Amino acid sequence: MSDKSVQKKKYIVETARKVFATKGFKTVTMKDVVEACDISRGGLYIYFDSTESLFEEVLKNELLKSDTDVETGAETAITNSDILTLFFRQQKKDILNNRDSLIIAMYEYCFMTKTTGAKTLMDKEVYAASSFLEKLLKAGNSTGEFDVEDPKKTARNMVYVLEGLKLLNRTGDISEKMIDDEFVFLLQGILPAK
Amino acid sequence: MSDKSVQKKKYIVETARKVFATKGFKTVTMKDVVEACDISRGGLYIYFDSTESLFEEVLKNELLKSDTDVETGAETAITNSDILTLFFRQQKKDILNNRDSLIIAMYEYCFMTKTTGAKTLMDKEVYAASSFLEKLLKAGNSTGEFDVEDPKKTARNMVYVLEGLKLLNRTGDISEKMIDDEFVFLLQGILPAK
Amino acid sequence: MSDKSVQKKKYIVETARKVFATKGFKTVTMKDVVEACDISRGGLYIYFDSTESLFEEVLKNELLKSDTDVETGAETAITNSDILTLFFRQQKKDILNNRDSLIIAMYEYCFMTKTTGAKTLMDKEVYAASSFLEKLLKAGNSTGEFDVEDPKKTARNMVYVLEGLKLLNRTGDISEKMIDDEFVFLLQGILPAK
Amino acid sequence: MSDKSVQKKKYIVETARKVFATKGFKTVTMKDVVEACDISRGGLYIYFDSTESLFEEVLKNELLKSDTDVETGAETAITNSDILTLFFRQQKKDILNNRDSLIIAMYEYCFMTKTTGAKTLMDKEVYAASSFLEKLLKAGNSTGEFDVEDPKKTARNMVYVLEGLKLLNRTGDISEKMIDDEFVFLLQGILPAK
DNA sequence: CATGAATGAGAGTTCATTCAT
DNA sequence: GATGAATGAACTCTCATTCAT
Repeated sequence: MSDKSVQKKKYIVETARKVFATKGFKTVTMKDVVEACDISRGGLYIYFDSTESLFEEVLKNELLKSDTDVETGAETAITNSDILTLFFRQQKKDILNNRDSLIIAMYEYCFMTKTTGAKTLMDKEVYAASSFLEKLLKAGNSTGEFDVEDPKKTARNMVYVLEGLKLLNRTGDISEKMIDDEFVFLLQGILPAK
Repeated sequence: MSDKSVQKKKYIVETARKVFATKGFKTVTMKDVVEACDISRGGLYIYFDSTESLFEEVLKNELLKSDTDVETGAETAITNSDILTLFFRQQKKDILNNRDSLIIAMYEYCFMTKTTGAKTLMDKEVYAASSFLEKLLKAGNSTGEFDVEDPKKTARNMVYVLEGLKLLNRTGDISEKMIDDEFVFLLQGILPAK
Repeated sequence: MSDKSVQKKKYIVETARKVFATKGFKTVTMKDVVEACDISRGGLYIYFDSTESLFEEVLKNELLKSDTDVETGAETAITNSDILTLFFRQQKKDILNNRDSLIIAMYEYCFMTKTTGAKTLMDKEVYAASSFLEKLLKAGNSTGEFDVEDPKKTARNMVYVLEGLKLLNRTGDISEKMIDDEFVFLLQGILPAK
Repeated sequence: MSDKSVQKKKYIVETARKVFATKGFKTVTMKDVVEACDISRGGLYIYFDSTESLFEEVLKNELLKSDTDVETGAETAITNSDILTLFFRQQKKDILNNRDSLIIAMYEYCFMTKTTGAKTLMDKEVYAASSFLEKLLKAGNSTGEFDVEDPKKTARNMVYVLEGLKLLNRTGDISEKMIDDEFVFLLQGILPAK
């Protein structure tokens, strides 16, 4: 693929991302993408032959970005407690961010592709977050910052809570305060008793 | 509306329920419903003029049923701890039940109707569950079964966890064991320290 | 199917016949038929979901007609020789008739559907013509009109010739005289030597 | 045209031949050819600007080959009877050969191009075969091998039969035995009465 | 009320053809 | 010459919705 093609593909993926963020997955048509990109009908098919394949590419891109985000964040923080706070703050942004988020599209995509490798995708994310938190909790345990009996299960619990909040913000009303309250609640559960 | 009409409407709603349970919300067409009900195209439009209005009716029906379920269950249990266990058991069924559940359809429906009153629906459910748990925890506190500092927040936390599990089972792999583990985790958090 | 539907289906089949006679089979699109019938895109799909199924219906109709033609002709002729002449005359019309004939469409259709039951169709026609001629030759033998050693093989031979002429008129130039000459040739082959 | 170009054109024609032999004429697209040849879309257009012009080139090539075939065969045979048998044997191969043959493509091409000079092509072939047979029959007459009253008409008749058989094998079921039988029938018609 | 034929808008998809590189 | 991305026309097919019966 020529350099120009690579650029164009990238342009399509980025433009499509906006479309998916706005409309979710299921109702996005190739026509929507064509119009958003202002290219010809046939032109899009050169690069992607369905919204599925296009969305998969969008997700790939997305994961790369988020990986980077995590790393960057982690480098500048100091204590485990700080890292956790940072993580929660990031999650809060994710939870509240409706306009720019692929979450709904991703949910819809996952609902559709029950059998295929799509599940793996969410699983991976969950696993990554869970592992990250587990390590953090363990590290915090050893520094005395936290007092967590079963870091693995606590991490899991946190992931469930985060996922629940994320969903509920798309299906109902979750205020910023509610998220803050919940994070405080989670923190209290892991801080050492005085 | 004549008696016959009422019957027919009921029949349509019940049949449509199966369709929504199978296909979710977004991809269900009026045609799907017409075929599942084996009625005429025009006939369906007499009762419902869109999948939205039809699904709303399906949901109304559903809520009535689930209310009844809870009451029934509650009557036969004894201690607050029993009730909670019962509640968790019921939730587990909901979480794992893929075939017969409207959850995906409901999520999809909620995703679509960001602005409208649809959100209220999920909010109501969440509020109901949250209140129920709160009362339960308080009651348990007073009997000494539980030792919960802030029943409201703990109830909220549980609701988030449940919602997270429900979602993750649709988008990824949640095993029965993982649910059990999590319930044990939640219980340990509210039992009085020895 | 209502009476009106039957009428409409019939109308479509008859109109489509003209289209196939003009354009052959392969290049006929559903759009062509829709335009020829002056009905809506979706309207055609109520009755036929592909040019294949439509053409099959056209052919069914056609066979009914041609059967009738043969009978009618046969009833008014007297000697076997007359019948044969009549048959040849009819065949000549078929061979030369380009505008109104489904032959090309049928060939194209058969070429495409090598495996399916389409072949049977041509086979049937060939078999029918062959049997008809065989009987005629035998009958002529017994009246002394003809002197044919092997009626079956002679009949077969005639069928091949007819098919060859039919084809060659579509792919090259076969003049009326060439057909007449050939028919004379065939007749000379079966008349008793003086 | 450079030497390289000539080679490439030849390569395209030969590759396209296979495509036409497989798919007939009408459904072959420029894209099919491009893919079969593994060249660029634009590259093909340098040499041919339509499937028509490409197919015409394929046919030209084909005729050269078949001419050669006939000559070669003729040189090694001895009696006129032998030559005829050889000719029939060759024709039988043509009739039965489905995979590697351009016959269907040629028919389709001729059907389409009713007006243009394409018909001449089939006419030429027919004329060639007819002349060839006529000469053969005359030669056989003079050696006493055959006893044919009107060689021209008999030759014509044979050509029609051959064409009929060729077609019927593509549209219906013609067994090898049926061809053999017919050839025996034709031979009996021209052998001198004992 | 109920039916189901009919319409027409719109999505998906494929290719012939062009053209900048 | 050669490439292959790009365009846009054309075709297939599906449904929401209407309406005469």
